Amino acid sequence: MFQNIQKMNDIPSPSKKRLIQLSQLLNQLTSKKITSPELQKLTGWGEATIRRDISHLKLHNGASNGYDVALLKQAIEQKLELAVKGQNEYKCCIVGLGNLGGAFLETSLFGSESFKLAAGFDTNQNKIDMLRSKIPLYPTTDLEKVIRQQQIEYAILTVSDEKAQIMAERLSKYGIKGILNYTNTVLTLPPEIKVLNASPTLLLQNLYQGVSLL
Amino acid sequence: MFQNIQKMNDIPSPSKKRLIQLSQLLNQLTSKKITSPELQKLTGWGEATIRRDISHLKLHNGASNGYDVALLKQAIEQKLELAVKGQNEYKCCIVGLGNLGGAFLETSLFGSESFKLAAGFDTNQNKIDMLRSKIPLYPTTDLEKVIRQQQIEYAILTVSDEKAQIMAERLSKYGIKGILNYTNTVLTLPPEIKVLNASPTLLLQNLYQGVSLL
DNA sequence: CCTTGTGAAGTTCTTCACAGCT
DNA sequence: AGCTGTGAAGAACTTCACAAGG
Repeated sequence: MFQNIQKMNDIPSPSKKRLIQLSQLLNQLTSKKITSPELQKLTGWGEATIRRDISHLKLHNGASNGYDVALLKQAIEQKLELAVKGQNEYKCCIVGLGNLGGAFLETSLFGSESFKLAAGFDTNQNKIDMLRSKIPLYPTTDLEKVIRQQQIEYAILTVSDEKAQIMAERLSKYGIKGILNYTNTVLTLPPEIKVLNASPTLLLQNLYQGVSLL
Repeated sequence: MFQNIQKMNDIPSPSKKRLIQLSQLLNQLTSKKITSPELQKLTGWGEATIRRDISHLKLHNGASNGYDVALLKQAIEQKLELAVKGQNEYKCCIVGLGNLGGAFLETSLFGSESFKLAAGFDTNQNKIDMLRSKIPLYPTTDLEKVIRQQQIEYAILTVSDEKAQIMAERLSKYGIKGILNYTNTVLTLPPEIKVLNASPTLLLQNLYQGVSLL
């Protein structure tokens, strides 16, 4: 009974996933208005599904001749608490500065908004000295200190498979809320820590199975 | 009526996603047997869900005192057509050898099985000459020729956001079946081409929302 | 006992179909 | 005419609960 009241404001996970992608898609649009049949063409999702997703935003600005692109994008960002320039910038860090971790230091990879790279870590001091980066780099011994001081909430894990579990445990102890796991190790952590496994192999296997992942 | 016969052998998408991760998890196990309550502890999934997932494999080897780890892993790989060493090695290529694409050339990133990196492409001949890689690298002008000759089925797209759509269209014309899209561009392609969006921003946003993505 | 495997119930998500608006 | 938004139906997935096995 009361859980229903809670749920009334809650957007179902599948809808969230689509809305996140929709928000990205809207950036690419040049027209001012867009309709659900047009979005169906662009995304492949059913038009009824798209309308249902958008209806969760309680926008009611869609009138009856399509959605206003700018308004729609804004509504998604607000409802999902995705960053609205400057606001809601969640701090994250990269743990492990090998080839992959080093590549992620390229901030251009991150769409301008939402997440801000605040630090990079590696056990190897040589790597830290060699990498020239706009983002401050620290030895792993400073992990706890930097995370707590800077209030970093999310971590991108790009260490070796062998070190993954132990580093993940440290991160979760230091107050990290979520880990984007690029290693091939399946992490076992307390349930309050969000984990998203994103190793290339896993993603390719999901791609092969044709599951939408998102 | 006939679609039901089809479905009887078909595993639901959510089960597939979990089975793929389960297969990875099984590699990390040292014990010979494992039970569904134990798997629940390791994964956080409900034990009934785990049993239902596994039941789709029609193994019936689980007896009543847990699953045989090796047998279970083998059954998943066979049923999902994940690579069984040597067999079922799906060829893939990397398109765009910037920082990220370059990092993926590190074959160690790819779990030994399933997918084989067969080629890398970049428009910039200098990059091709500079990168030392075990994987053969080609200029983008050779894209069609190499994909067709080598029968490459999957592509990892790591070009700039601006070039993403046009390269994806070329890839789909040349017979690629699926694209792992690391760019921030939402691709619009014929429905028979599988696409999995995996840009860091998108993954972080999904992580933040606590949606399992996989 | 503690297991697995599975009908059946329960829940969540998608799709249909149409009233209402422009 | 073509659109949105939404009850209601339908499909898909998860969880319960228990029979059967070691």
